[in-house]
Amino acid sequence: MSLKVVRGRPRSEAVERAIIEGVMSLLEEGVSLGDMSIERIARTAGVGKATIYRRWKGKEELFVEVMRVTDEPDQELAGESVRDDLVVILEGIRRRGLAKRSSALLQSLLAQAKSYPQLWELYHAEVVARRRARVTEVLRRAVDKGEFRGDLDLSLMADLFTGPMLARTILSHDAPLPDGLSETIVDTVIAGLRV
Amino acid sequence: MSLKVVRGRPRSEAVERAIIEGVMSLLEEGVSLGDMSIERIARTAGVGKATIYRRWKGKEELFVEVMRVTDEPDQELAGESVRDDLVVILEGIRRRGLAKRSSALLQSLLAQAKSYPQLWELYHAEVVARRRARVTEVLRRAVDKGEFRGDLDLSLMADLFTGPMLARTILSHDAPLPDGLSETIVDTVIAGLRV
Amino acid sequence: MSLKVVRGRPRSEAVERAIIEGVMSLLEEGVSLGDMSIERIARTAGVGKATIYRRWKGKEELFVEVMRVTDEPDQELAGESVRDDLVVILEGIRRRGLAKRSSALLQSLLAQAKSYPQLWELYHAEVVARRRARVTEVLRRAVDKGEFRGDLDLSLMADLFTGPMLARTILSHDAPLPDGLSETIVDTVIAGLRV
Amino acid sequence: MSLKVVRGRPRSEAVERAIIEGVMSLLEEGVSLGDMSIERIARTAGVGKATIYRRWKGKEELFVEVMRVTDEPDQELAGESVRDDLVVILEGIRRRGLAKRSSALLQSLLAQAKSYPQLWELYHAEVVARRRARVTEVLRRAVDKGEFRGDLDLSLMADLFTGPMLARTILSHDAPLPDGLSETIVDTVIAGLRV
DNA sequence: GCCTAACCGAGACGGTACGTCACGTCTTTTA
DNA sequence: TAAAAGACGTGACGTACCGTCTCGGTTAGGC
Repeated sequence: MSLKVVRGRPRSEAVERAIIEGVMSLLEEGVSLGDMSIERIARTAGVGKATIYRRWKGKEELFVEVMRVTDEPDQELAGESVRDDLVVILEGIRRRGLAKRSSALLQSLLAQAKSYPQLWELYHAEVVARRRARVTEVLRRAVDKGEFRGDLDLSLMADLFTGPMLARTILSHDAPLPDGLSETIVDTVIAGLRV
Repeated sequence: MSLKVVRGRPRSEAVERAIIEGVMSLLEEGVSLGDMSIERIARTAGVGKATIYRRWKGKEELFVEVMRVTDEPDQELAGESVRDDLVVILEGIRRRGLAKRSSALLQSLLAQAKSYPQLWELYHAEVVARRRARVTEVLRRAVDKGEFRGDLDLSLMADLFTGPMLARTILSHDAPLPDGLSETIVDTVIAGLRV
Repeated sequence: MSLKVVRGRPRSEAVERAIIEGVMSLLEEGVSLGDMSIERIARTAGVGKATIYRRWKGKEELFVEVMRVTDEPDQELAGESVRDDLVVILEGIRRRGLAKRSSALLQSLLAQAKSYPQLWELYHAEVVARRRARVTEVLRRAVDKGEFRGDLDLSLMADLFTGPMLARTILSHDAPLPDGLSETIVDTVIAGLRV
Repeated sequence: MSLKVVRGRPRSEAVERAIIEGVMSLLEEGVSLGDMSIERIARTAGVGKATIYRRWKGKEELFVEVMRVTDEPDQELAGESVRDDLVVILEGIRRRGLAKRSSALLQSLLAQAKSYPQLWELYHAEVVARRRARVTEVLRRAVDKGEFRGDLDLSLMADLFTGPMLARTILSHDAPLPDGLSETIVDTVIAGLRV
């Protein structure tokens, strides 16, 4: 049934891990994404350049992989209260921004990715799309139940919630996002959307 | 008493213009910011590399200058209606994103800047800050007049308006932002902020 | 009783031929020895690299093998006239240089080998030694019969004949070696050696 | 009068020397021409790769330059005796082969060049041509004076003298060329050419 | 009407990295 | 055990830019 037969020596998973961990350890040393050349990553991982290029087209693709590996999964939604679900989603964004997790790694990766381009886009093509789908789903429920106005584009409504949080995440280098932020945003915007 | 006298040959303004126009013409040829090396810019402008470095520290700084030169000024606010002022500001953001202006130049510069590194930051350090100040000023008026709730952080309130627009500007590559967008956002958020 | 049994899969002669013919066909396509990598030969022959390395230590050895296979055998010497035998031997050198044979293969192989490294040495370690032995044998006869002076080193005398022909073969890229060349050389040098 | 104006920073002669001396010192360390990469030469000379490529197209050209620099000039010919002039020329070839000079450098360079191809050709395109011209000139005198037969091609006659010496120089890795060699060759061949 | 300092173009310079290629070895499946 | 396939660490290829540094040659004041 399976046609694509594996031929030749298979790619080593150990090598794959070594590369990704090489990027991580450089990140932990404080090396910026811009200063991180393929050559240096290969040197750090004890790996040939070609071995990296065999797997990824370039730096960006590799970084996306690292983010994917490092990223925490979306949180489960309770599904009972629209308001609470939205807060959970926004908290997810905020947490990603803060990188509250033990390792300082994701923190620096995200911190740099936002002022680093294509990467940010490539990564968010996934994350943003997934998030938008989640928000949209919640909003659809609210509209269907008659809680929210039905005359607005769902995707725009989604941005009314996530946009402010993203703006703060991306544009503010300094201030840590305060704790009640998600609730405040959700409650305020909901007030404007309520029927 | 002792005046710092300018000695030696003064810097040529013509050269300065030539460099900036060199960048612009490369931009118009569709050269991406990433592919635009100092070396190439110098070649295009018929200028020595050192002449560029004498004026700017590197590519980024030069690009910021080009944006500054190219950018249109903020629009005057009427100051009568809070709602109308906010719409004007949001339209400004949208227009910048769309780069509706005649020249295709700003369009491509902005289009790429957002998928480009520190430039985006550097530039927005100015634009974002200026914009936030403008929005904050308008909001303060509304709060003072008792139109809006006074219990919220002004800066957060500002992001409630600009965040959605920014999210759409930055994250959506494809869809052109529709015409009534600013009004919809402003009206909806205002509804949630109204006392 | 106990027979030394060959264990495992025996080496395929077909594979051996495929490799050598791979080299030849690349040669016919005009690929230079320098541009002919083991990797490419393996690809052309439809063979794994290891299969080549199992048989030869490297490119050079393989090329020597190809030359050996391709080379024409030394011509039989009549043994009657010293002069005629020398002419036959020189003609052999000239023919090798010209590669007058039907196939264009040896031509290009030889043409390049001379402007190629160790191969030339390795190959000539055989060919040159064999040739020198042949010439020396003929000369010894002449000396013994009293036809030639006996005070010279036989190996030097050999070079008096073959040297000029080699010089022309190796150093002249352009001029085709004329037909009467061997006779002229032999007759002239003999005149100097005659008792 | 001089039209070609020097523009830009001129190439440093010091750098040029450093590169050539880098090659020489590697040679003295016993590094073979084949193992001598541009990268390594640049490292040794403390120079960027581009600086080498700016001056020479590749390894071969660089090596030719090194040979040229290292090579000793042709010896003056007395012009009185044809026999003596020929001996002087042949001695020149022999000396080059032996590299009798103090430094072991030319020795190893020549030793390797002969089993190294294009280089040998490139270099000898000059040396051989120059030498052939010198020999031919001497021979022409002999023919004109009626000392030598006039029915032979001058270039062939030249090879009758230089060919044997070259053959011994190139093909014998081992034996040092004996002292009286040039005289023996010249006297023997002259005997065959005498009218 | 010089003097002199800074500017200008050109391009050399030591580096670093690019992405590709081949080296010779190794590891896998299949025969 | 051989064979085809292809991954692996290594290291060189030749090119492009980096940011700095000379060059010869302008171009302004200040003297």
